[in-house]
Amino acid sequence: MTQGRVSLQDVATEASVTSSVVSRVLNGDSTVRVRPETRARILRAAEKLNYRPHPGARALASAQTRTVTLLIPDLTNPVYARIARGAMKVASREGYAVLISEDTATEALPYRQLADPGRTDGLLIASYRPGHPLLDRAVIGPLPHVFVNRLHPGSGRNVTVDFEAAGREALLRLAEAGHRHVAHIAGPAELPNSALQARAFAQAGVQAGVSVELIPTSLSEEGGAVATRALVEAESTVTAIYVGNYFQALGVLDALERAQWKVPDRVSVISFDDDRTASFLRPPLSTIAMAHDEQGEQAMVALLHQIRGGASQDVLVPTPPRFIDRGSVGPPRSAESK
Amino acid sequence: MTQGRVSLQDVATEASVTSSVVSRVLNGDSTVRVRPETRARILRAAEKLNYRPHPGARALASAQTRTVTLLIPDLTNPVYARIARGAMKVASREGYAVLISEDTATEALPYRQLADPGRTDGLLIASYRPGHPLLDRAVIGPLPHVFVNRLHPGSGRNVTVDFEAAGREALLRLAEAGHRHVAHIAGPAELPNSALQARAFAQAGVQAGVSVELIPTSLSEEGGAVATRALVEAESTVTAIYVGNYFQALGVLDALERAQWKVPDRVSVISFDDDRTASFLRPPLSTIAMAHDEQGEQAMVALLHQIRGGASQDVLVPTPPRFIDRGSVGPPRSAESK
DNA sequence: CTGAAAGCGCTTACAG
DNA sequence: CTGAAAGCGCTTACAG
Repeated sequence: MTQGRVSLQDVATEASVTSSVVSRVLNGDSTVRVRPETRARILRAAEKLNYRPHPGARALASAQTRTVTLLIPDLTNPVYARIARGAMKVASREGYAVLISEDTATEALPYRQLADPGRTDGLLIASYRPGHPLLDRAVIGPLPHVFVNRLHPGSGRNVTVDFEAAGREALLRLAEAGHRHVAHIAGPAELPNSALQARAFAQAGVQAGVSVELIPTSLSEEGGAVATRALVEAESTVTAIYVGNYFQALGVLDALERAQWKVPDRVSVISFDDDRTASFLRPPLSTIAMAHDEQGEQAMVALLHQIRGGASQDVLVPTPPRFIDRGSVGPPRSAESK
Repeated sequence: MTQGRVSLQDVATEASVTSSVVSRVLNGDSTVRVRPETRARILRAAEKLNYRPHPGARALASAQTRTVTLLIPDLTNPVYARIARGAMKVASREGYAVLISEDTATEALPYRQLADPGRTDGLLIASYRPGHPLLDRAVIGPLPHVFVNRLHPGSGRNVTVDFEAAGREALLRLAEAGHRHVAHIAGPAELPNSALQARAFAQAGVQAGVSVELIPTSLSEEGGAVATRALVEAESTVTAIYVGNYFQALGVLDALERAQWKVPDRVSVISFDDDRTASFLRPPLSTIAMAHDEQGEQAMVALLHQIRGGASQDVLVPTPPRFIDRGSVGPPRSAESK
C-alpha cells in the first residue's frame, strides 16, 4: 500500500507526465490540450493511487479554500437546523466543505478568526442582529457573505422566506373562517422579520375588513404566555390569534388552556413556522409552514455566486408559505363578542 | 491599511527579527530563548499588523489542520444538535475549527473526502450504525476518531451517556409509584443503545419484582404509535410504559389519547430524553433527561486527546440521568387489572 | 540558543 | 500547446 500522502507528483510519475498536466487535467482546465489516452492514463493513475489533493496546499497556491462558514445562533432551534441542512446540501454538491459555528458555543474562537480569509471563502450568517459583532464591516472585510433568515436591511445580501406573504396568508385564513377581530402576538418590533410580518398581517386586515391588535413580545414560550395572559385578563374580544413563532405558540396554547379558553371554540390559533411536534400538541396546531430548507439552499447558492465573482442581491425564497390545517382554526364563536 | 494578507515575514520585518523567531514565539515554543523586550516587540507587531496565520500554510508545513469534523445523522433532531453544540464549544475553546456534515445532506462530498487527512485532524462520528460506510477502516484509516451517542461496540472509542442507568432510573421511578407490570417500547434490538437500555430496564424489573414487557419498534412517532396500538388492542394489563425516545413518545401519547387510555390514570408514561416541548404536551410528559451537551463536550475532549497522541478509550458521561416529573407518571389504577 | 534554508503540495503565469 | 519553475506562507530539523 501507499504509505503517507499521495501527491500530485506521484500521480504524474505513475502516468508518465508532468505534475502541471495532471493538475490541469484533474481540475478540468479546458485550455489544456492532451490526447484522450493521456488523459485516461492520468485519471487511471489518480484513481489507482487514490489521489486526494491537499486542501491546504491548494488554498495556499490558489487563494481559494473551497470552504464556507455557517454562523448559526442556535442549532437546537429546528428552523436553523433546517437552514443549515439546506446550506450543507448545496455546499456538498458543489464540492465545498462547511465550517460551522454556533453563537452560544463560540468562546475562544472569535469571529475575526472564523472570518479569516485563508480559512474560508465566504460566510453564511444566520445570526445577524442589530449590534452583532459581525455587523462590523472591519471583521468581515471584503469576504463574500450572505445574511439568511434574519434580515440585515440595506445590506443587499439578504436571503429570506417571504415574511410578508406569511402574514397575509395567516390573515386570509382567519378572515376566511369568519374572524373579524384578531390579535397578532408578534416578535419585537426591532426585528425586521417580525416587523415585516406584522405589517403585512395588519395591512391585509385593513383590506379584508378585519380589525387587528398587535402585541409585540419576545420570541419565546414565555413571551407567548405573557402576551396571552394579557389578552385574557383584558377579557379581549378577539376571536383568533396569529402567533409570530413556534416557541411563542407553545406558550400561547399553554396559557389559553390555563385560562380555559378553548381552542378553537373560544379562540382560534395559528402559528408562523411549522414543527415536527405541531400535530402532537393539544389541540394540534395549525401553522404557516415556511421553506427553511430551501432558504438555506438559496442562501448557499447566493454565497457561492458571490464567491465566484457574481454580484450580491437580496433573494426571496419563491416557495409560498403553506397553511397546514390541524384544526386549531375554526369559526369565531358567534355570540357574546361583547 | 495593510493590503492583502499579512504574513509571518511582515511581522518579522516590523519587529526586526527573523520569521523563525516570530513563528516560535507566536506558537509558544518553549525552547526559544528571547529577551522579554524582543518578545513584547513581536507580540506588538503581530497585534499592530493584525497578523493571522494562514491555516493552509500551517497545515502544509506541520501536517496539522487544527480542524475537526463532525458527522451528524440528523441536525433537526435536538439530541444531535445538543451534541454538536457541546462538541463545538470545546473545539472552539481549544482553538479548533469545526467542519460539519449531515448524513442527509451529504451528496457529492463523500466520506472519504471528509475524512481526508490534510483536511481534518479527527472525526467525531455521531452517525455510526452497523453497515455504515464509515465503519470501513479503509476510509477512516489512521485518522483519530470517536463515536458519540451511537455505540460502536468493541471500538474502544465510544463516548455515550449512561443508557443503562437511564433504564434503571426509569424502572425505579415506575416501581416507586407502585407499578408491578410495565411495558418498554424500545428501539430496534440491533441498536446497542436501545439494547443496553432495554436490558437494564428489564434487569432492574427483575430485582424490583416488576414484570416487564419489551416491545422493540422503530425510533419514530409511527413506531411509538404502532407499538401502543398493539398494547391497546391486546387489552394489555400494563399500568405504565417506558418509551425509548422522544419521537416515539409523541406517537405513544397520541395513540393513547385516541384509544382513550388516560395518562396517568389508565397508564403512566415516561420517556427517555427530555425535549423543550415536553412540558407543552398534554399531558405534560415526564422524562429521563440526558446530558447530551456534556456528551458532545466529552466526545470532543476524547477526540482532541487522541489527536494529541493520547490513547483512545470508552467514556461514559458521568452526569446521571435526571428524572423530570411533569405528572405523566402516577400510581397504577388499583382495580380492574384483569 | 538562533538563523538560514529546505520543504510541505499545490497552481499558474511564463518562457519556450 | 506544454513543461520548468516560481511562489503561496508556514514549520522545523539542521548547521553554525
